[in-house]
Amino acid sequence: MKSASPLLDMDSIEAQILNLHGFKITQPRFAVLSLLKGIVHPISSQEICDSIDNQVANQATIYRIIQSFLEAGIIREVNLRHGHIDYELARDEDDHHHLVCVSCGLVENFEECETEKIIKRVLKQTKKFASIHEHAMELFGICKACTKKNKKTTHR
Amino acid sequence: MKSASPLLDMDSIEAQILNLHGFKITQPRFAVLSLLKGIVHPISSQEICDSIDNQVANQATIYRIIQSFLEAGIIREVNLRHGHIDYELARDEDDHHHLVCVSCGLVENFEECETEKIIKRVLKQTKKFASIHEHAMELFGICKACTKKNKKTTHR
DNA sequence: TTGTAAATGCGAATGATTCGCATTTAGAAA
DNA sequence: TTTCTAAATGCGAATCATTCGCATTTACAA
Repeated sequence: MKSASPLLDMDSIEAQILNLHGFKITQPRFAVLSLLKGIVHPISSQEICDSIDNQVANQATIYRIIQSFLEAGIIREVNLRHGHIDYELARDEDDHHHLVCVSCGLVENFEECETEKIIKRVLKQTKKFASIHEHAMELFGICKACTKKNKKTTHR
Repeated sequence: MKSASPLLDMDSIEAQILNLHGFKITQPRFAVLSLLKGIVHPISSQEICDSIDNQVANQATIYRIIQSFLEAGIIREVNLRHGHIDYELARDEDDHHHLVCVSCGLVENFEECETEKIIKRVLKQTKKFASIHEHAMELFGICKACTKKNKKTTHR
């Protein structure tokens, strides 16, 4: 599914984010942000390329944008153990993590606050680190659908 | 640093792991396991290739081995936000996680048990998942060395 | 409206990863 | 020990994602 060329609404979230980080508001950047704003789970750079029409943004440009967004902290890398890196918007107001089915790849989000305690303790113990600003947490298991499926197939 | 061709000691940890998973004991597999056994922090597939002499294992073979070890659960993917996927031995007896400096890439391990509580709570809440067997946790911050370095350079 | 640094598009280059197939080999069976 | 065979490997070519260089376009400050 290719996203249609978005009109560059200067009051949109996308434009606000770009302004905030000192980026010029261009169609390619707008398209990448718009796409990431709409997804529920992280996606790969290839999925980003496939989802954005070449008329809207060239692939090389998309890769450059991903790189610069990463450095600016607008997006972050996520590891769902799918064999590649996925990306998601780094909304700093939320503290969500991922629950991944190692059998079918299903992803579910969950909220988590407990980690504050862990971070404090780790900071107390470490001799090399001064501060911690971000954390990632992924849980890997089997979803109910796959559990049911495997029961039928266990007699191999 | 290329690892010397290891003699295939049938009583070694490497051989035990291979036997356990029904893999034939070959020099390439032995070399990959031996390398991963010796590292403190996760490394990329390219680092694995660079560290193993071509006489000991061909690159294509190394990639095939990484793939099969992943599927067997002998190794796991780790995301240190270095732009690529790293790998480490999946010793199931340990529960270690990674503390990463986003400025210089320094990695430190830390032990963690608190997560059991979190997992129980998440399992209670989820409607889609039946079980959780593994978890990953990475903390991202700034190491003391970089903090000191940045203080000197902040006046740009 | 204009000027300019920044951003983009394009095509080529690169480099990691995969594939097909011929050859070798680990380990089971005789 | 020797034999046999599926499994594993090596090699070179092919593929595919990602990057690069450079000419052109464009956002936006003045």
